[in-house]
Amino acid sequence: MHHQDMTIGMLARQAGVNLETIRYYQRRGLLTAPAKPLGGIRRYTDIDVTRIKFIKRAQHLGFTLEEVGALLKLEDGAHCTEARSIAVEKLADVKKRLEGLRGIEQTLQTLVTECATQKGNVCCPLIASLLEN
Amino acid sequence: MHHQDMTIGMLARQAGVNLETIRYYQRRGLLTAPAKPLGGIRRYTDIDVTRIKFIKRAQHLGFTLEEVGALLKLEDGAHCTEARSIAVEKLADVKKRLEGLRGIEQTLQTLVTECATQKGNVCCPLIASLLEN
DNA sequence: ATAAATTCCGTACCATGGTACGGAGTCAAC
DNA sequence: GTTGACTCCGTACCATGGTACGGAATTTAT
Repeated sequence: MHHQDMTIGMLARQAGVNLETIRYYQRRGLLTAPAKPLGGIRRYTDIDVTRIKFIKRAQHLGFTLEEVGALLKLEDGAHCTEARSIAVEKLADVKKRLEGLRGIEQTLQTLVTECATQKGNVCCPLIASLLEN
Repeated sequence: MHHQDMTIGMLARQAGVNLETIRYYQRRGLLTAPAKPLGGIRRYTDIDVTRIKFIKRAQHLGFTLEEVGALLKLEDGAHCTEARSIAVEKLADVKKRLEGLRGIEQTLQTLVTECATQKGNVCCPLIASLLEN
C-alpha cells in the first residue's frame, strides 16, 4: 500500500511517531518541510516515512540526533567511508559505556549479595560502602 | 585535616563539586542548608562533605538523584532490606541496559565490518541498513 | 576604612529529545 | 453553509542534572 500525498497527521501514524516529533525534526533540520500550496496544507510522501524510520533506527543504535543529521547527509550511500567513521566512533563510545556499566553491575551485585547475607547487623553494607571515604 | 565550619565555597572545593551543585542539591532536598546566624553566612562541616560524596558515588552507580534521595533516608544503615531492594531494582535496570547496549554493539560492529570490506561499491551497507523497511 | 572576595537568593539558562497549547486558517462531509 | 477535524505556527513546558547571572549583604585582607 502506497501513501502518497499524506498530511502530517497521516505521516505521523505511518511512521509511528508523535506529530509534534515530526515538527521537531523539521525544526532540527532532520526533515525538510515540503513547500505548501499557498495557504494550503503540506503534503508528505513515503520518502518522509522512510526518513523518519531511518532516524528512529539510528537513534536505537545510540546515535544522537546531531549524529543522525550527519548520517542523513550521507543518505545516498555514496560516502561509505564517512558513514563508517561516524559508526566507528559510536562503536567506541558504546564499548566504553558497556565497560562502565559492567563495572557498575559488578559493584551493585556485590553490594546486593552482601546485603542478602547480612543477618540482623546494624550497619547495611550498601549504605556503608556509599559512606566510605 | 578536619574542616569544621566551612563556608559553601570551601565545602564545594572539599567535596569536589561546583558550588551551584550544592545549592541545587539543597533545592532538591538532598542536602539540608544549615540554619544561618541571622544575616550571616551558613557554616558546613565534614558531614556535608561525606553526604555530597555519598551522592556522587551513588550517581556513579547509576542511581538517579531521586533514588539517591531514597538511599539518603536510609543513611543510618538500619534499613538494610529497603536499601537492598532499591539496589536490586537498579541492578535489574543496569542488566537491561547492558543487554540493549550489547545488541547495539553487535549491530554496529557488523555494519562497520561490512563497510570496511566493501570495496568501491556504490551503496554503503550502514546507510542501506538504516534505510531498510 | 576601604577594596576584593565571598555568600545569599531568586531566577534564568544550558543540553537533549521531545510534548502540549492556543488561536487562526483550511478542508471535507452533511 | 456550518460543524468538526485537521493543519499551521509560535511559543511554552516536561524531565534530568546541573550552570550562570546579578544585585545586595557580609566577610576578609590590607
